[in-house]
Amino acid sequence: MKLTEKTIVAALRRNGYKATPQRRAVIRAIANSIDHLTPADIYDRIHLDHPGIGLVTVYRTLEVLATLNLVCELHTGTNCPSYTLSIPQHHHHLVCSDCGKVVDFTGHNLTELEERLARESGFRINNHILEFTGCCRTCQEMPGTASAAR
Amino acid sequence: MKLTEKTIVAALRRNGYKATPQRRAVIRAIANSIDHLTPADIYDRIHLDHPGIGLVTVYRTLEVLATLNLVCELHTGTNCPSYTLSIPQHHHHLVCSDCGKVVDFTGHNLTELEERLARESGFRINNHILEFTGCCRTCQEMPGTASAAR
DNA sequence: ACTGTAATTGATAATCATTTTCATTTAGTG
DNA sequence: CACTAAATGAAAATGATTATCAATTACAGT
Repeated sequence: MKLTEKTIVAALRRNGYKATPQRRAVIRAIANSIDHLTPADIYDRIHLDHPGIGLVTVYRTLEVLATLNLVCELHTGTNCPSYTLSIPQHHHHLVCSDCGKVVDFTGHNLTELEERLARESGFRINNHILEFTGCCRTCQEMPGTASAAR
Repeated sequence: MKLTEKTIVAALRRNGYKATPQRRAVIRAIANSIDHLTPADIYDRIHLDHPGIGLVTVYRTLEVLATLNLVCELHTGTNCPSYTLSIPQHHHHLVCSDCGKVVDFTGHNLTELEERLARESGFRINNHILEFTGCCRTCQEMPGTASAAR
């Protein structure tokens, strides 16, 4: 399924959340960006068109979207997470710890593992994180950086 | 390989880091705990025996240990990461988002995927995170919580 | 064992991210 | 159109992490 603003708004309503203009703006900001955005990134982009929307609202909206698994959260080495919509399909991440570049990848299915774990542990599993960290080609060729020194 | 204080100290030296009493204390605190510890947790435990060691030093030590892949970092839903030694072998995590309980699991090998990704992306990959989040059996049976309400 | 030096530390303050509080506003039901 | 619970904005509080810098210390080399 493709997650458009419309789909997401429907998902909010279905779960008893209101579709406010503020939430729509946050959703649109994420949907229109190729990159993963931090809360502050989203705030900055929204703020141009909607000076009234505060950073707090961005945080609150992201919390709701994350609860409904509508956004995918990226835990880079940096000190705050960033977000994209869970589109066009479930994907995982490869992050350069030098420059922060993020490459999405698909094709690794964790369903079977998830089922095994649920069976063995008794957990009801509802999400997962799979991220590889390393050094991208560009940074490898750049001398003098922390990771090139290894 | 089993990571004892001795092994870790050797790894530090081998990489040009000094084995200070402060660092040893941090290592021992992590090694002696079954649980994953946050920087503040570690600080608290150390502080009893070594009142002189500051939280800042804990952060700095963890940074070094993480760089050398001697500790494994856990990104729970909470607002700060926690750490264990990378022993007895590489493992992954299953986290209850209600009570924070962490279950380690092994037996899922990502080497093949890692190699494929390295080949396709040009990254030199040096680490990864694999975490499942959900609701543990105890919390599922507890009525009135956020996740039981679903 | 002694010395020199670069690495490390501790204290403090600064910064950055996130959460709380609460009075006001508003989406969406009926 | 009115009502009500949910959502918002502003400001302050909290919590985590990082920067700065002078003082200390591990350890390599004598």
